[in-house]
Amino acid sequence: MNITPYSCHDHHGCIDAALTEAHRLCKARGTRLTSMREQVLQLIWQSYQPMKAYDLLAQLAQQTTKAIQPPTVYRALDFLQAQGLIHRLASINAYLSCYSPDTPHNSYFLICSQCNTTLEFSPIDIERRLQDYAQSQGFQIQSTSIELTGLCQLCTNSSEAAQ
Amino acid sequence: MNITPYSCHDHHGCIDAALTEAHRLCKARGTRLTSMREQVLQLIWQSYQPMKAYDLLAQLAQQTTKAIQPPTVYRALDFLQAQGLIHRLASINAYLSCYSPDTPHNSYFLICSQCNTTLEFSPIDIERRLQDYAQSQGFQIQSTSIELTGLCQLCTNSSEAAQ
DNA sequence: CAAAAAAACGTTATACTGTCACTTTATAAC
DNA sequence: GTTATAAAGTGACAGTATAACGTTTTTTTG
Repeated sequence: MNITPYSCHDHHGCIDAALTEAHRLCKARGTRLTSMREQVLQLIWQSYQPMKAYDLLAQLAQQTTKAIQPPTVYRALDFLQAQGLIHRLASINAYLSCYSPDTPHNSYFLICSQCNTTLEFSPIDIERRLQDYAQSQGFQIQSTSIELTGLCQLCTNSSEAAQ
Repeated sequence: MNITPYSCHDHHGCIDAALTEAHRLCKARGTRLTSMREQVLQLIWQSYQPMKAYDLLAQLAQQTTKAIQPPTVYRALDFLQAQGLIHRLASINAYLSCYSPDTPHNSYFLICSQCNTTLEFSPIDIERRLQDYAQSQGFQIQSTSIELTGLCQLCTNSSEAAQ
C-alpha cells in the first residue's frame, strides 16, 4: 500500500474503508468486532497517530457519557492486536492502526519524536536476516518490536527553517 | 566479544572487569560513577538478566537498610543509559548491562519469553539497511529499539524434552 | 581556604500504565 | 427458551515512572 501518513489522501474514506475491511476480516475469521472494539479501532484510525490507552479511555468516556474503566480499553486493544488490526509501540506505550491487517507480518516503525507521526514498513530482506541470525542462535522468534525513533522529513525541514 | 549468556565463563571476574571498565570510561569522560550508580550497575551485572526498576529498588533497600525511593533508582538508570553502560528493553520494561560500553552502537536483542535470558547483538549489515531505508524516507534516526521475543535454545530443548 | 555554582541525592507526592477478580449482560448453540 | 460461552462492567490494586522541592556533597572559581 502506498498511502502513508505523509501522503495526501481522503482520510475519511480511508477510515471507512478500514472499518469495513475490519468487519469483513473478523466475520471471515469467526471473531466479533463488537461496538466497543469498533469504537476503539475507529478512534485509533481517526487520530492518524499512535494513541495512548488512557487517551482512548478519555475519548470513549466523552462519547458515551458514562465512566469507562481501564480494563474495557485494554480488552479491546488486546482483541484488536490479536486480529492484527492494530500494533502496539512498546517504546512509547501507544497503539497504531495497521495498514494491512489481512496479511500477518512483522512491522518496523519510524516514529517521529517531535510530531509522533509514525510510518509502518515491512522490509522483507531485513526480516530474513534477522530470522537467519536468530536461527543461528537456536532462537525461535515469537514476536518482534522494531522501532526507530527520530525526526521525520517534515520536522527536519521545519527545524532547519527555524534557524 | 564472544562471551554470551549461553557460554560458560567466570561471571564474578566478568562483573569485576565490567565495573573496572565502567570506572575507567567514566573517568575518561569526566563523568562520575558514584557509589549509588555503581551499586545499580553491579546489581544489573550480577543478575545476568534484564532487571526491573522496582526489583533494583528492593535489592538496594536490602543492601543499605534504609528506604530507597524510585527517583533514586531511575536517576541512576538514566545516568547508566546515557553512558551506554546499560540498555533499556522497552518491550519488557527492564534494564540490561551492555557488553561493549566503550563503543556507541545500536543494539538488537533476543529476549527469551520463558527464562528472560537476553542476548545482545549488533548486525552491521542490517543496521545499514535500516539506515538506508530511513534515509530514503527523509527520516533521521535518533535511537533504535529492536527486540525479538521468543524461545532461546535451552528453553526450546527443555520444552521438547518435556513432551 | 572561602564562597559560589553545580551536581547528586533525599523526600513526598502523584501521574501514568496495566491487571485481577468478580459480576452482569449479551450472544450463540442446542 | 434454556444453557453455555463470550464480552463488558466494576472496583480494587499492582507496577512503572516523573514532578517538584529541599538538602547534601562535590566541584569550580576567586
